Amino acid sequence: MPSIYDVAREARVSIATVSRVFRGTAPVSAATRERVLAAARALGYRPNRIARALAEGRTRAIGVMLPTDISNPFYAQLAQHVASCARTASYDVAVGLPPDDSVESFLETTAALEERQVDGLLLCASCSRVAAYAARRPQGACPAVAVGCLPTVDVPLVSADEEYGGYLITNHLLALGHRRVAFLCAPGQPGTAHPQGREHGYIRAMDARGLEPLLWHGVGTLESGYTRVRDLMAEHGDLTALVAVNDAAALGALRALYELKRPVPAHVSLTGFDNVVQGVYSAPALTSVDLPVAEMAERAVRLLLSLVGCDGTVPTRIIVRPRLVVRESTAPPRPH
Amino acid sequence: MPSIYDVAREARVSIATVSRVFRGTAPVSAATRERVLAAARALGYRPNRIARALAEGRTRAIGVMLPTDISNPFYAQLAQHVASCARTASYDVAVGLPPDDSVESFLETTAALEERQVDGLLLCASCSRVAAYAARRPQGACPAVAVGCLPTVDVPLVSADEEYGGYLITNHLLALGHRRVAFLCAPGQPGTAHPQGREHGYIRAMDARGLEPLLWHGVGTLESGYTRVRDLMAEHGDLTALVAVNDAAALGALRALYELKRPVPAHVSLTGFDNVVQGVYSAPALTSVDLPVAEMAERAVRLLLSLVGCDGTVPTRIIVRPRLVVRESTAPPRPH
DNA sequence: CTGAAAGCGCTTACAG
DNA sequence: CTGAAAGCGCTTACAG
Repeated sequence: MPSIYDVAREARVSIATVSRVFRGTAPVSAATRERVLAAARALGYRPNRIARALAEGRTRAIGVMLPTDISNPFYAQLAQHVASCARTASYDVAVGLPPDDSVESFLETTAALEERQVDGLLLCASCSRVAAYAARRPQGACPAVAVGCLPTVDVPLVSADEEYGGYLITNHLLALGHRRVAFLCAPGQPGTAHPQGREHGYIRAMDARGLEPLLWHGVGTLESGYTRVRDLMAEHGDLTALVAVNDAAALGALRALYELKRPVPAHVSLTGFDNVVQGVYSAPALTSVDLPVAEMAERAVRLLLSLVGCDGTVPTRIIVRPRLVVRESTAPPRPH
Repeated sequence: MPSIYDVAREARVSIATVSRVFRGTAPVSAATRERVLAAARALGYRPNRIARALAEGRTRAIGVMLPTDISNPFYAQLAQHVASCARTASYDVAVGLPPDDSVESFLETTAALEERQVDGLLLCASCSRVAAYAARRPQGACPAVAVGCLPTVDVPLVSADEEYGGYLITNHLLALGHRRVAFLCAPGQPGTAHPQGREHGYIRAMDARGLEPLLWHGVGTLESGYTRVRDLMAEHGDLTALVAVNDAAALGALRALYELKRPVPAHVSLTGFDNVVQGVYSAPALTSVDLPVAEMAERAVRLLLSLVGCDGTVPTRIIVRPRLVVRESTAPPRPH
């Protein structure tokens, strides 16, 4: 690989001039500019970004922590939008993919990103992970913004109003006439001290009508939705509606109800959360809650880049509103 | 952020010694080692990997190009396994996420990874992208290994025998008694000069029984599976089985057949490809072809790392065998 | 507009 | 086992 010295020799200029041409900012005469570019082309020169980063004291890259399982379409879309927003701002993105689900792996992967001197960090992760990160964050670390987690951590963040989403979709079921409605949880949700999760919206909607909430544990995956709903229906066969914590769990629940011969929505209504594309093509299509992923990605990148450089890290909190999407999986309860 | 100089001053040793301690290879006396570590801990020092990379002439990171839509569980799993294999070998992974689907974005993103001086590149991409990369690859570029594409490119690669998979699953349908079987394609597949894709396995199986192949265009997504199968059944209502190019398309097709009141598998048999988890929980669960993703990831990382450093880039080709997974979406054709 | 020098934070020989 | 010097490939003031 040719270096800046090779180009300088070939074009008969100093390395400072070659540098000026490739940075594009400092003034260079048209003639030398041409000469340098020609030399670079002939040699196949490409600036070494790592050397540039060392000299400049910044990398022009932001780190993006993603969950281990990136097949979750919410995070997949988030990553995609983040990548394009960053590119628009002339930043590279360095993706961090924890090798497994443990908090330690998460922290190690963020550390690896920081050792590579990213200018900022976007944390697409659960609030427990973000909290663990915040707790061990060394002073002088690059700015970080959490995206998509509950706003329970003292870190700049952009999140959706999950509680409101949970309220919206539960209320949709209650308005249809359902009274025996269970909530299928994801881990860490019930019992958290901060009433901002999806399940708290469910609880608020139930409480408002004087109904008894029923929280049923799960982990928010296809498999968990399937096995947990089999158990749930065995114990509470009189339920007429299920609010799943996300679309994956709802899709697993859909399969369980199919096997149990409890047609959706004729016998049981079912809702998801996240408005994932798989829920559009399931049979029946899922009623869900849409999170404005593109907007969240864009605002997160903007916020992070505004924090880069300026130390005044005011803990900004941006909360966006989710939206109910009614499809085929919900209907009035059948008369008994 | 403290630098190696700060630690050296604090521990009253030379920077060379601090460097030795943190590299862990060169001999250092236990006493100075302790002193250096204590100083580093006190200051919160973390080695600057970017400076190290510049000095060493290598980054100890491999770049991994992923498709724009990483929600495809095949690539998601691949990425996950690659990340853990790389970490086991003490390599970081730098993920490249093209901001959109164009070949230009793909090439720009690989270039960005190369400018950041990754030691090797894993290309999880279609063979047309890999071919475009190979065509413009400068001499002296880091070694690259393609994974998961058709073995039609002159690049070291690890791929599945897709033709065999297509043959396997088509033959499964033919053995059940089906005779009017269509193949739902993904772009770039029909008409390629290299008969190694899934659709060629289908063609071979059909030919072997003297049956007329029917290739139907599509793009291999949920949406395309849905809309294209509506069109297909309108024109060829007598089909008794459909071979989809992948599980996503099959899931879209499943929804279309549901709307058309053509129950699967009672009226029409349907197969997927990739053995994605969504196909396990669909109703009916999909008969599919399983690709050994973990093995592919591991062999790809191994191959790439063996290529790093040694210039003898022999175009190695590793082809792994897929496996038929029979579930609920296939059955004998109903008697007419 | 252009060049010579110093420096970014490390590692690599080379001495001792 | 340890240190002083040079160098990795760039950029940043400083002169001219």
